[in-house]
Amino acid sequence: MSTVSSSDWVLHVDLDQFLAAVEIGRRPELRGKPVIVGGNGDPTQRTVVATASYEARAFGVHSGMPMRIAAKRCPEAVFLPADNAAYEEVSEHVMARMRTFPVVVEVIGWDEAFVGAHTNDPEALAADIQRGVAEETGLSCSVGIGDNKLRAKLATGFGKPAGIYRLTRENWVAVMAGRPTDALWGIGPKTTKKLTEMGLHTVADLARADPAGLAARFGPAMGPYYRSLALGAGDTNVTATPYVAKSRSREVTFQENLTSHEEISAHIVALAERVAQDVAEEGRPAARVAVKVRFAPFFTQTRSITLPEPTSSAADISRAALEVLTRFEHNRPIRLLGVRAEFPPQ
DNA sequence: TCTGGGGTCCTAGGACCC
DNA sequence: TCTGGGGTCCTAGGACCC
Repeated sequence: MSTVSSSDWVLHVDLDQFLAAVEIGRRPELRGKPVIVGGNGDPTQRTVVATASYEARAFGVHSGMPMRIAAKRCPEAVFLPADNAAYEEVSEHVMARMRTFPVVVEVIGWDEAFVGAHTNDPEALAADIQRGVAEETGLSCSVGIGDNKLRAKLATGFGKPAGIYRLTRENWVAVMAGRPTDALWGIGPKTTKKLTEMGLHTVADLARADPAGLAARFGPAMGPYYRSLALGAGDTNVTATPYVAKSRSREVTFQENLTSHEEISAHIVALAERVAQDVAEEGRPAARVAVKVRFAPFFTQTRSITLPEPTSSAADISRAALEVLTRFEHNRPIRLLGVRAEFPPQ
């Protein structure tokens, strides 16, 4: 089997309420209850919801919501700390099971993959994958079937939970034309607002828009790209080629803001050393070091430097991070610090 | 209501070089 | 004096996604 497939079909497989489902899988007494996973499990912490079970979603709780708000909306929920090692292990089992089918699997997250397949019956394949994943892990997943990645990805949303949905050029207009532009994968709240200001509200509006006008507003690449999304255009290549990181980073939000220079420097060094460890494990030296500072109340800046030469040395990366740190104006309490190392292009 | 952590890609201005 | 054009690198920020 080839590792790249320009396939008849692109499937998008997405595990339902993944983190919550893993927790329920090992604590069956949680089944049917509102479960909220995120942070260290303390709902008063400065953090956000990673995954809410469908029962918790019924209270208006969703991923990315500040944990304190989630706790207000659903105080009776079971709050659990994120156990990344456990999710990674389950994810690997899911992906391995999918690779037992005659398909190409492109992993795009813990709980998501594109599957490229040559088949006359994509619905049957989708159902086989759902069955295989359930047998392997006890988890349910939804499967989108498309003629490219964009349509497959969007189709999954219409199949959730535990369903199968097909979205292709045949039904694209019927299904998508009247929906708001933020239904598209790659158009978020900011772009939606700008499009609305241009009088473009729906996918159909965007599909009919003038590419030159969009380029003037959003740039030469993004403007025309948004229109192509509205037309349903997307990549058809599914690849099993292993992911190669372009950068590695570590960051931390403090439960109480930092003001002391000694503490700030010490955290930067600790973060830089963790990043250096990640860089060393990649086996490639870093070419650039960036520092991120989020000041109170919520104002973020980044500064970065190109290293004299690529390095994996913790001492070099720490020194560079401390040097970059001096380029911030330190006049406000700090709620987050981060250090990122970038690998050279190619 | 008060906002994680880990990533990717695009934009745009200025520096610098030929 | 008043002002080329193109290309690449560096840097900061914006937006989005999982």
